[in-house]
Amino acid sequence: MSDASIEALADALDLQTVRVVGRIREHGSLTAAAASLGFSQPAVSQQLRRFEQRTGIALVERAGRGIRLTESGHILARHANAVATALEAAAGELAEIRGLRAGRVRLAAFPSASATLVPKLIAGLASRHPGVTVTYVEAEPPEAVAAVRADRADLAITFSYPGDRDDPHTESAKGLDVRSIGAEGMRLVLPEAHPAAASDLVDLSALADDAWIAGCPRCRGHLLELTTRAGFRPRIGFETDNFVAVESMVAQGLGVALLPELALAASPRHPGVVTRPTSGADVRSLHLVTARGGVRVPAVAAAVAVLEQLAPR
Amino acid sequence: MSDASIEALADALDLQTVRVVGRIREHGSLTAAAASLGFSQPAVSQQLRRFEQRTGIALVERAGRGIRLTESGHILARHANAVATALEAAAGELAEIRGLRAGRVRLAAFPSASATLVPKLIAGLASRHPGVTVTYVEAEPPEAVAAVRADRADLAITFSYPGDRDDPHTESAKGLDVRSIGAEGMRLVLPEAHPAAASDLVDLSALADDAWIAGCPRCRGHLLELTTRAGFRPRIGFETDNFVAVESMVAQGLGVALLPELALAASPRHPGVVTRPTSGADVRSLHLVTARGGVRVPAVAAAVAVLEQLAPR
DNA sequence: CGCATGCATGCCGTCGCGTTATGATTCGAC
DNA sequence: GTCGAATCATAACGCGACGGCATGCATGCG
Repeated sequence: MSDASIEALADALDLQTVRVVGRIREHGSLTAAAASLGFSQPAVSQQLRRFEQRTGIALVERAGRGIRLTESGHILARHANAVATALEAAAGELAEIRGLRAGRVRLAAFPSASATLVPKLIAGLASRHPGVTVTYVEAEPPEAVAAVRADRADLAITFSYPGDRDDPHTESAKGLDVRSIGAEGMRLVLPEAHPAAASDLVDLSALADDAWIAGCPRCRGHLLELTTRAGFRPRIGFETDNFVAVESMVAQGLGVALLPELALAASPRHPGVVTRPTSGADVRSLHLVTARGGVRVPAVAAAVAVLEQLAPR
Repeated sequence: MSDASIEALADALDLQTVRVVGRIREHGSLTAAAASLGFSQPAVSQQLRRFEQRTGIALVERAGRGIRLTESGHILARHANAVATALEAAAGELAEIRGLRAGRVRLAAFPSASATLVPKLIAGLASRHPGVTVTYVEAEPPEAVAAVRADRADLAITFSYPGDRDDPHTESAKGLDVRSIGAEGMRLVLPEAHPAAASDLVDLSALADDAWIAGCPRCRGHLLELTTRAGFRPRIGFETDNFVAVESMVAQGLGVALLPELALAASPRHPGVVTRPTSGADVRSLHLVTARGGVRVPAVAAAVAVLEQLAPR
């Protein structure tokens, strides 16, 4: 009963009334309080009347030609500070986030972006919005998308290639926002002595008999896709996610490989190794994945903006 | 600029949104939050949309078929507790006052009420509403009214007599609320040996040649009023506010006096003294004076109620 | 005894904020 | 794979809160 009474009262309490009473205590008069709030005098008068009408609690009483707070009025005015303080604290934090003086971006990106896109993003974001913090985890596209879905990340940088069964555009990112930020070319990695290295543009079919060094499962899928289109099935000698290791193997003559530009850009060329574009100008496309509506978070939007500027092509 | 931004945001913050976000954090879903607030689901949905629309701050984002809080949403939810707590504290105190489990009455009353009406009021109020505290100052009617006017008292008990120039009904209590709570008879105080003491009802004119003992200025005014009407001008031998002293003087044969019932009720009769009603059935009336609208304060209203029950006649 | 001050009241237009009904996704289950 | 349940978004609508303006009334002052 007492509880219900308090709850009903708390529901009937509105910020306007609290503010008005606070100002009345400060200024002593209803008219001055109205002016300080930017309202007309009748507005404040009616506000108090409505409050009394629906709660049965009088906050002011006439005193000569002015007014003064009742006991209840004084109590509410005393609490007005606490409410206003709590509210302004919240407003302050929100304003910082909106103004990008604070905020957080949890980023997930595929490994070959770690040494190229990601550092540039973090640096660019830090210079534009020093208050924004970035956390980063390396994750292959499927895991990165899963991280966004599970609210373990705010933004995922992913890639896909034409014909990809796990293309982020389609099924696996359902319910998420995906935007493309360009594409990166695929490069063949050959020993410099390899016959195909003689030409500037290499047709895949020229490498039908070579041994291949494959990367992550999806990269390997891409390779199979392209070679199938070129009319052969590649003989896969080794598999590794480590791009530097791939180059070493190629230099040792253990095989050839197909790597994306970003992966190659992460480190200087290994001696004895050259890269060539494919004759098909094959690319893989880059995407940003967020929760639906995720770009409405200012820090995320800022990161997206930087990335769109950074994107290849 | 940052300040203005925060202030604008604080103005845009409304309790509904804060409550809604708090509930969403508790319940995890918009529908559950709506139910726990007793609202329909679209109401909550629109509340959030309106907030985002006018502030540009998104609080929730879609996640699968449900939603989850954004960074800003989490921040607001975290502050929701502080706001709700401050508000409930205020509501709690107000509820206590409204329910008369707390409250205060600052009482001012004329001296002869101190020994009669006031103790009964305090006792009655204490038994009905133990949480209400009463403070009391003795003050003659003009001072008591001034105390109410200056917000040094919430309630004044005053008296007036017909023809009183300072009658609280009229000029001196302008702008205050006055309500009559009855009247008390005036009693002549005579030595038991006085010839007039032989009859049950005494005509004032029978005392035209006696010496009189006068009380406070207004009591003296009343006496002059009545004797003038009776056709004589009283010879005033002594003046004192002390009612017990008056009786002693009367007993010593120093004169006669006219005292109100309340003053006489405060103490047992002095030996050798008798009281008699006047033939004119003269009375003085009792009043309660509050600030305009003062009875809307629950504790004051309770005191008034007790006093109206206690009033003579 | 006017005049300025301060609050209350009446009237009115707008819009915030609920409602119900309905649509669009998404997830799980058979 | 498809159907059904769950969840949120949107549309259409009504009411009342909440402003403003004009005006009246009481009070205090010169």
